[in-house]
Amino acid sequence: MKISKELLKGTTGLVVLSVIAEQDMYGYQITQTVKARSDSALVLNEGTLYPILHSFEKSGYLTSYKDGAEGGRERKYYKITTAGKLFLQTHLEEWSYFTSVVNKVLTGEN
Amino acid sequence: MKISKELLKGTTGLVVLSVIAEQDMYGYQITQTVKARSDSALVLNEGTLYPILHSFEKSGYLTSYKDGAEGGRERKYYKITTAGKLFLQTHLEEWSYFTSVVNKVLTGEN
DNA sequence: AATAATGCATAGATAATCGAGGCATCGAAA
DNA sequence: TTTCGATGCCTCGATTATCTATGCATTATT
Repeated sequence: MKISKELLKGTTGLVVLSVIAEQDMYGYQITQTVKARSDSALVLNEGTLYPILHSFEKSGYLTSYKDGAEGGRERKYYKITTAGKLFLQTHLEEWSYFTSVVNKVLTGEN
Repeated sequence: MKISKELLKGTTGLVVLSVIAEQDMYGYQITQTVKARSDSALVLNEGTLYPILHSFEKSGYLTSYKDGAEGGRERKYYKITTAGKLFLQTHLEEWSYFTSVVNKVLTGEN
C-alpha cells in the first residue's frame, strides 16, 4: 500500500468529503461542522475550501445544486457521488494506514 | 490547543527529530531507518531531508559532528539538543491531538 | 443605522515537498 | 579491472496545498 502525496500534504479533502457523505451540505455549513466537531482545532479557510469543492466537482466526486432552504436565501449544496464514495473509502483506509505507520516510526517499533 | 501549520502540512520534521532522539544519526541512515520502520511506506527524499536537517540545526534543535565510523568513510552525524527534545515533545502531543481530532470529524462524532 | 454573521468566490503569496541533478567513495560482480 | 549499484551529502527549480486578503451580497442583531 502506498500513501498518496495529497494525503501526506493534508487531510482537508478527506475531511470535506466525509462530512458531505453524511448529508448534503453547503460551503459555510461545512466549515462550521468541521469546526464544531474538532473543538475549533480544525478551521477550514474559505480560500482552501472552495477550490477543493470545485475541484472535487470537476473530478466527479461531488455534484452541486442550489436550494433556497426554508424561504431563506439561496445556498449551494454539495452531494457526494458514487465515485466520491469510492474515493472517500480508499482515502479513509489510507489515512488510517498513514497514522499507524507514522506512529510506528515515532514510537520506535520495528 | 492549536495545531501548527507545519504539522498540518507534514509530519516529516517530527519523524526526523524522533529518530535522531533515539540515537545520533547521519542523513542516509535516517532515510533507511524511517523506510525500514514504515515498511517502505514513508520515504524521505533527500531534497526534503537535508534542508530540514539544516534548518533544525540553524534553529538549535540539532547539532552536527563529523565522524569516520570504524575506519570507514566520514559521515555527518546529527544529535538532538535540549531545545530539540522540548520541541519534539510538544509536537508529539500535537500530532496525537491532531489525529484524534481528525478521526473525530471523520467518524462523525460530536 | 451600523455591525456581525452568513454565504460564495478568486487572486497572489507562502512554504513544504518533489524531481532532478551534481559530485564523491566503496564494494562486488563481470 | 572496470563498471555498476549502493552509499553519502548537497542544491536548485518546479509543483502544489494552504493562507491571507479581498470583493460582494444578504440577513439578523443591536
